[in-house]
Amino acid sequence: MTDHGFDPHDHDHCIADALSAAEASCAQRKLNLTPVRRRVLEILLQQHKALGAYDILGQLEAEGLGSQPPVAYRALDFLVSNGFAHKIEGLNAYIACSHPNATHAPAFLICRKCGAVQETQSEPSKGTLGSVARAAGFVIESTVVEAQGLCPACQTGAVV
Amino acid sequence: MTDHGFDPHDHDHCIADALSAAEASCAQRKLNLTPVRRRVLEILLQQHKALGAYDILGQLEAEGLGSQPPVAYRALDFLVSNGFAHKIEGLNAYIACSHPNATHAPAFLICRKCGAVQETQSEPSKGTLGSVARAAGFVIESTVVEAQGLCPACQTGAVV
DNA sequence: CGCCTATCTGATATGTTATAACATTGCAAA
DNA sequence: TTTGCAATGTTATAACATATCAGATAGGCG
Repeated sequence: MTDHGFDPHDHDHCIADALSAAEASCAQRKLNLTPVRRRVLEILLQQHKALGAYDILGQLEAEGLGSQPPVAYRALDFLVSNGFAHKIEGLNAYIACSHPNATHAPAFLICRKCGAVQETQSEPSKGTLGSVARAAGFVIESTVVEAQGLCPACQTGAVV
Repeated sequence: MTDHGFDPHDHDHCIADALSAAEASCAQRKLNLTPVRRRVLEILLQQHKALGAYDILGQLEAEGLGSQPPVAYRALDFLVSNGFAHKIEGLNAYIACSHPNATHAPAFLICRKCGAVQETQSEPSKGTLGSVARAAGFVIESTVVEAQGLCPACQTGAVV
């Protein structure tokens, strides 16, 4: 699996891969991928887009898996804490991780028109930010790197 | 004025400078720095920290400048749109701009302990993100770059 | 087996952040 | 003077997130 948020691809395969990878990872790390957690990951994997917690909750509710906000937030918390999903701060929304297992300093390209998101890796310690931090004596613990713009498909004519 | 979010400095001077710079800039660009807008900028300038919209609203209310959310959000919107302030997405909070006039691709170092924020400039087109975007055919319009961690003053012993 | 403990889930309520929608004011140009 | 426009006022609600406490379930261990 490579970066392909904006490209057509075999998405079912993509989902199945990610799910089994998550299962394996949980087994190995003695994490409990409960039905709700697993289902939330699956919902997130359905698309290369970010979903709001209440979108997810809506789906869970329709399936009888819980109807109150904490149900969704707990599952998201588990997935984010353990690297299976990320929060997109600029959207207050969540997305499945495209690089499980990778050491995590994710960065995102977010299309403002169609909402597609492509995940990539950033290198916090390199680049301007790292230098400034070092110069200031600031210790970076985590980073938020998100770019908004237009994906290839949405650039044709579309200024809106 | 240079980067100095984490250093002691003549803060009154810092505020006065920024305010008059904003006034000049508004005059030149035919922007209307109304009392509410000016006051919100002033409130933000009081500290090198990010403030929530409702913190600001509380102050406005105490001063008789408005009491409903849109009052604060409109003023913040004006300030952010015109480059006098920034939103810190990771905190859902707002901060005065430290580099008015500069072409804006701001980046932030945010201390998770004391809340101090230092603004610097990022270079979106350079670095990993830029390359990935170019390779994917993605057009970047704006970026969110924020690092969370510990400022020099908060590193002593403090793991919490 | 039976109990303890940790973890997860259920449920209610509430807190926090942000915007929609519509009405009004005040000033300035036509 | 009327028309237009930018800014405000006002009400209500949407959207996002967490605190808290009670109940269920599963493994470890006597």
